[in-house]
Amino acid sequence: MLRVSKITDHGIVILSNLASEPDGSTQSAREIAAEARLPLPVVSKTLKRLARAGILESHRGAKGGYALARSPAEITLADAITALEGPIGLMECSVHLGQCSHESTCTIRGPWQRVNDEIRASLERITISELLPTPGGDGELIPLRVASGDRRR
Amino acid sequence: MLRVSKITDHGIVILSNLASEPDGSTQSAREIAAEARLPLPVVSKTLKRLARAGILESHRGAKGGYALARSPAEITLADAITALEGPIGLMECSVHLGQCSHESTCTIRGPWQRVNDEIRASLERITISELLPTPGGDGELIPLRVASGDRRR
DNA sequence: TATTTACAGTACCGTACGGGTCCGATATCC
DNA sequence: GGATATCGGACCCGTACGGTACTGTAAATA
Repeated sequence: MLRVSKITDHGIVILSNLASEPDGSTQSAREIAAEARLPLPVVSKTLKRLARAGILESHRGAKGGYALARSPAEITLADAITALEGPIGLMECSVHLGQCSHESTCTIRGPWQRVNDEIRASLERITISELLPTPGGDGELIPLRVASGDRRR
Repeated sequence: MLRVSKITDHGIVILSNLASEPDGSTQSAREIAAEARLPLPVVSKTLKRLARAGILESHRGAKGGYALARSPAEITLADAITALEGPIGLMECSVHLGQCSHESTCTIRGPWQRVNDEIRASLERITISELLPTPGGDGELIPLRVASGDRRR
């Protein structure tokens, strides 16, 4: 169903929460998990990936934690998705060339690439700052999907 | 990585192959599998889903098989994806409302919905007829992903 | 009407990813 | 410098999906 993975929406929620904190403030994984109302291990894993990708800055030791590495307006949904689930590509050949033995005669790849580019553009157009509640509002951000009962269709 | 499922790219390849046949011609699952160079069981399952969704017409018994239910120009990528993997929705709440207990205070859903709509529009814009090889050309369509060695990252 | 062909549905199995735990590394504070 | 807090990485487990096999049903032909 062309869905982003769960870790991605967790990540988006976390980024939004961090973005609503005062500039440059650092929060521990525990605090972030509490705010997002998600299990600590899940949040922890998500934070690690975001830090590895350079979207978050991590500080170890006591009083350590995570903070946004740059302004929310400079973090796009595409950045977050790429960090959390790898390069955006609808099909294998959109990302890794040479996997398909018939690329030379394949007539599908071109049109797919077009779709892929449009999707990436859509995701690059939206930044974390656009996900924030209205300044002064107290709307807290909660994961979009429930943890269980993930029935489909 | 925001990827369509394997069954979807199989399906797209199959639809393209069928579309390059003379209008209304019927092919058996076995023939279709041979042309796409895919295992028969996989092709069979894919064909069943496409038929259930009304994209293909099926005919049972001897001389039976599958044929496009309408012109290739009237079958979009969105149709195929929806038939094969369910409604297009990047997140659970894009498809099923009421799954998330905090929808009322969620500020993320709006922007996500926008992205979702743009992606759907991209997928609705491209039809199977645009995937065909140039008329008279002999480029045969082969699945875009290899069956094995599906390594990632 | 018997036989053959081919689709329809159900059930099964293996793998890969999401989710979780544990231990090591590192920075702060006393 | 020792104790504590926190991140980083490796490993483990359960579930869900892709892939497969089997049985049932319908149509064509002789």
